[in-house]
Amino acid sequence: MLKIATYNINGIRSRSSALLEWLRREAPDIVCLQELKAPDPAFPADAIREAGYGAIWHGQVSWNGVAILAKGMDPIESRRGLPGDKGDTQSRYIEAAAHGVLVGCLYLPNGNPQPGPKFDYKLAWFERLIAYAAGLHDSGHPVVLAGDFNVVPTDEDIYNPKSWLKDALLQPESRECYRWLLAQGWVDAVRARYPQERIYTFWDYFRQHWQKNSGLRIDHLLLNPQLAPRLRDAGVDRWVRGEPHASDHAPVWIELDMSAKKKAASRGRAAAKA
DNA sequence: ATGCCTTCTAAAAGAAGA
Repeated sequence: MLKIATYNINGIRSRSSALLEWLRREAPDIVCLQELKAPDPAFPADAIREAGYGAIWHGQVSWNGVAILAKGMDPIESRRGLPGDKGDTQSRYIEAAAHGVLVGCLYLPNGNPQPGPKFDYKLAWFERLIAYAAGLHDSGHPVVLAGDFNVVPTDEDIYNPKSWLKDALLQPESRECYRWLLAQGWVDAVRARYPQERIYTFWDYFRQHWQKNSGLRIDHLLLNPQLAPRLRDAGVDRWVRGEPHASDHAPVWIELDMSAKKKAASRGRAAAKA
C-alpha cells in the first residue's frame, strides 16, 4: 500500500520533533506539509533526511510555506507556485512526482475576514487552482491534490456551523469553488471512504475545542480517475493533535493499492503458467 | 461584536491563523 498524508504543521521549527515522531510511528510514503512559517534555510532538511525522507520545500518568512516529503527518495519537483498570477508571492503550492504518483501540495488562503481583500484573494486563488487542476485531472497521470483547502465542504464537516456562519471557511462562495473543483471528477478520498462519519482534521486552540472534539474537516486529499479506484483506506492521525504543543491540525492520510490491475496480473499469471 | 490560544517577528505589542 502507498500511504500519502497531508499535515498542516503550523510552524516547522516549533514542530520538528512532533513531525519526526509522527514519521517514525506512521511511516507515510509521501507527506504534504503546509504552514511551514519559516524561510527556506530554516527547513530541517538534515533531520528529515536522517529520518529516511527526501524533501522539497518552498518556504516564506512568517507565513505560508509548503513541502513534500518522500520516503527513501528525493521528490522530483514539477512545479512551485500556482500559475495565473505572477504577482502572487505567497508560498502556497508545490508539486512533485514520487513513488509513481504526481502530488500537488497546496495551502489555500484562509480568507478571513470576509468580505474583504483577503476573501477576494482566497476566491481568486481558488479559481486559479480550479483552472490548473483541470489539466492535472485530465493528464492521464495518477494525481493526488492534497493539503489545507481552508474549506468546510458541508455542514456535516463541522461540529456546529452556527458560530462559524460568517467565517470564510463556510461561505457559499468557498463551498461552491470546492464543488466546482470536485465536479471536474476529483474524489474527496476521506469522504468517499467514510460517507456518513463525522470526521475532523482541525480543532482550534480556543475554548477547549480539542477536548470537546469541536472540529472542522478542512484538510483534504483529492484523487483523479487514475487513482480513485485504488483507494483502500483513509483516516486522521488524531493522536498527533493530542500531543503537548501540537499543531491545531492533525495529519490526514490515505492508502492506495498501487499493484498492477487484476486483469493484467491474472494475465501475467496465466502467461507464467503457459 | 469580540475574545478565546498559538506562532512568528522582534524586542512590545501586533499580525495572522481559522
